Amino acid sequence: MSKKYKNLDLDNQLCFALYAATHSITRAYRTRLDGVGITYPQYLVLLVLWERDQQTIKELAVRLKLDSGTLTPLIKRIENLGLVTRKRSENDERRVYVSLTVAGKTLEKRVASIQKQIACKTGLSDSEFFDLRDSLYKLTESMNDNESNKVIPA
Amino acid sequence: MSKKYKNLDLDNQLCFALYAATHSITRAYRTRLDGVGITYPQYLVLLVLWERDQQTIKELAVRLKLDSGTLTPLIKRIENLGLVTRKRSENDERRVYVSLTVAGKTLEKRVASIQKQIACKTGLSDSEFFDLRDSLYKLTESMNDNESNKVIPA
DNA sequence: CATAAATTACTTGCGTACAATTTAATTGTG
DNA sequence: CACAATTAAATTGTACGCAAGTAATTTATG
Repeated sequence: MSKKYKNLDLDNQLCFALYAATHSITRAYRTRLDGVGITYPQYLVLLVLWERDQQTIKELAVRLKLDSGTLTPLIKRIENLGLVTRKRSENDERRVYVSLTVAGKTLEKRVASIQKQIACKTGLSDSEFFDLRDSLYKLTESMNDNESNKVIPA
Repeated sequence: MSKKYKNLDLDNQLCFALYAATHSITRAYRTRLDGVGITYPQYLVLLVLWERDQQTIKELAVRLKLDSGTLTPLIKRIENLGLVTRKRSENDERRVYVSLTVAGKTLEKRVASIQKQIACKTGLSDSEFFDLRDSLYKLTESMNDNESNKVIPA
């Protein structure tokens, strides 16, 4: 809380810019993923599973910053598509593990070309790309840090 | 289409970063706007109207890159809250003009402090702030340009 | 060991977001 | 002028995204 008071118009510009950029990326993916039969959020869930298979709803929720109210029905949809299976943990029956099926694993290769298209279309130089990513992460961190305003003194 | 082939993981990182940043901003606004009784998308519509009052659904849709399927019900909600009025154009009865009520205009001052809070919480330096905004705009433009792939030769 | 507290997933309800369709009004063309 | 094409809103149906609440299981505490 020092000299960080920005012009309100500028702040609005940032909100709009974020809003617009997210929509443009989502839209680009949506039109291309349509042929594969999945949505962008479903793609993100699969992305997380392609990184590491067999994760609980909770783990997916933390990674994607979504709650179970969003994930449970979403995952049931990709289960119905035959891309993942759901299975309750035997150690802890509260947990539900989500695993890729063969079809789910196979899909990774099919979407690689889509990812490549999008990456190309960003039109950003490498340095812009990295700076943008880092600024976005920094922004997210600041917003989340400040969100829980419980300053716990040591 | 030159040397713009990025590592897929990095592209994913950008998607995630965008996704996360948008959610963090939206969440920050949501918790604060809750006291005012409006949602973040409703706030964005009001923002556009505070810039210039009395716009058609179409104009709002273009500015916010949303379609009437989203805006029509949203605007009916802020109409029910008494913040705007809807009135069909007399020149062209296809158009519906949305105008701020006194309550709608008054709200601008009430949310100014919220905007100030968010602006502060971004935690970005001025240069990071500007670079981020510009990169986001550039990204959006590239995505939208490429979206309509109809290259019309002169 | 029994019970309270915490954790995990599920469910419900509301509000976006968008594709696709419909309706009504306006503009363009022969 | 008539009729096709276009435009603007509204409607319908599907899928998020999240708050709030529920149910079942596990962990913590007295």
